[in-house]
Amino acid sequence: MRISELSARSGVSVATIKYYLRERLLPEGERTSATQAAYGQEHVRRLGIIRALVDAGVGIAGVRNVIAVLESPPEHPYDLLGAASAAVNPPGADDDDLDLGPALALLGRFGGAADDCFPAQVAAVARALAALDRAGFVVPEPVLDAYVSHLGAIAAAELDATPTESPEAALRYVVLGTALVEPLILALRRVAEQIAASRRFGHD
Amino acid sequence: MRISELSARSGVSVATIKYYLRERLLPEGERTSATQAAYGQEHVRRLGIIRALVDAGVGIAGVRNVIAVLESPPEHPYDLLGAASAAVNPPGADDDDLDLGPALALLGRFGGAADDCFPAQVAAVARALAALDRAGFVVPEPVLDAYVSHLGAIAAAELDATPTESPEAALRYVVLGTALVEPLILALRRVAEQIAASRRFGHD
DNA sequence: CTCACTCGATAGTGTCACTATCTAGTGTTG
DNA sequence: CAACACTAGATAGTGACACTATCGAGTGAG
Repeated sequence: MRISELSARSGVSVATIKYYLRERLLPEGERTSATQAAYGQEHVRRLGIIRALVDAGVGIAGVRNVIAVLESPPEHPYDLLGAASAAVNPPGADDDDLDLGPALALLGRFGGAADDCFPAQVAAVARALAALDRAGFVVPEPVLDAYVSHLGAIAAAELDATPTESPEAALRYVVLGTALVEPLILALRRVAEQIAASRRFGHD
Repeated sequence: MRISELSARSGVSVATIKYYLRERLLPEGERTSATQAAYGQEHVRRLGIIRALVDAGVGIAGVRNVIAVLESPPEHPYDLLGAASAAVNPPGADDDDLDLGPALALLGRFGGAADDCFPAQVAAVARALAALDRAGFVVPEPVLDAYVSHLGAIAAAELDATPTESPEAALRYVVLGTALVEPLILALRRVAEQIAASRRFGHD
């Protein structure tokens, strides 16, 4: 198909597609002449991924990272999550004066393997805790326990469902899941809170 | 204290504080003369909230909404979550062609009260599902079930810890929790996944 | 032939969260 | 009193980001 049809099918304007081509987020189509190229189904799918990631706030550079991981997967499955997380999660400019203590203490509740975590992920936890602290917000202990246990259970369920036999499927699952599933989780938590509140307080 | 001391204590530059004053995110200090005003501890705390929200990606307009809710709480506790969610969650410009069906089906798993949800929250779920769909990503059924049950449990734990006797404390908890706790939850999920992966696949 | 369409390049747009600068006035210190 | 750092308030500018508009030259289909 030509670029205008790709645009129609994906819902992305021609100008934006050209922009993504320029930024190397989208592979070039197969050239049929000096001023024409043919695009395929993979381009439609790729555009869906790009749009989803950009809409999720990942940013062009982050999308480029995700795509790089998708195109050249790391060898060991253990590196998948790290690569996915690093692709989506920029290192943060001012991590020099970040206190990792509270984060490590919290991660200890997961059961021992806290020091094995990728530093970027520990830093993300530390940043979140620091932001709460700056706002003067204290998360009660039982809530922290609930986070640890239930998020652990969620992670286990996700991992169970990850298609381990096919590396690229697993990769796709993990990388995209990191960026795309998170909004779903947040939205579901908000709804769950609202339903729980309505059960508890009633509504008129 | 004067503005420079407020700046030093909060870690926010004087220029940025003036910007927040202009944008009415920060109340004016008590005037002591034509070119001087005194700021108090509340300003330091407020700056912490603003910084945390902005860093969480809420944006100036969203922060203004949150502050408006904090300053004039809704009457019924049931409205708290809606106000908090609406404050943080902009309605979304292109919700006209949004299919709410899958979202409602998913929310049915929470146990009946799905139609009671605020439309904005249902729309958020629908948007997340649509983004996954556009990227060609299918979340397996058991994972969805895990999301529903465990996020329900998390919501219940959070609600248990909400100080219901004091309305403004509850409000503060819910509003700030919505914006500030979410990064923590996401970071913890990533770590949980990584730990689970390391347990399952080992690492060398 | 014509005309819509394409590529590739370049420059421009709108938004957002600041940031820099200026004027005029003020408290403080020597 | 003089010098000077500091202040409020206003206005304009910055840099990052994700596009978007336009142009010239070439191409395929009717």
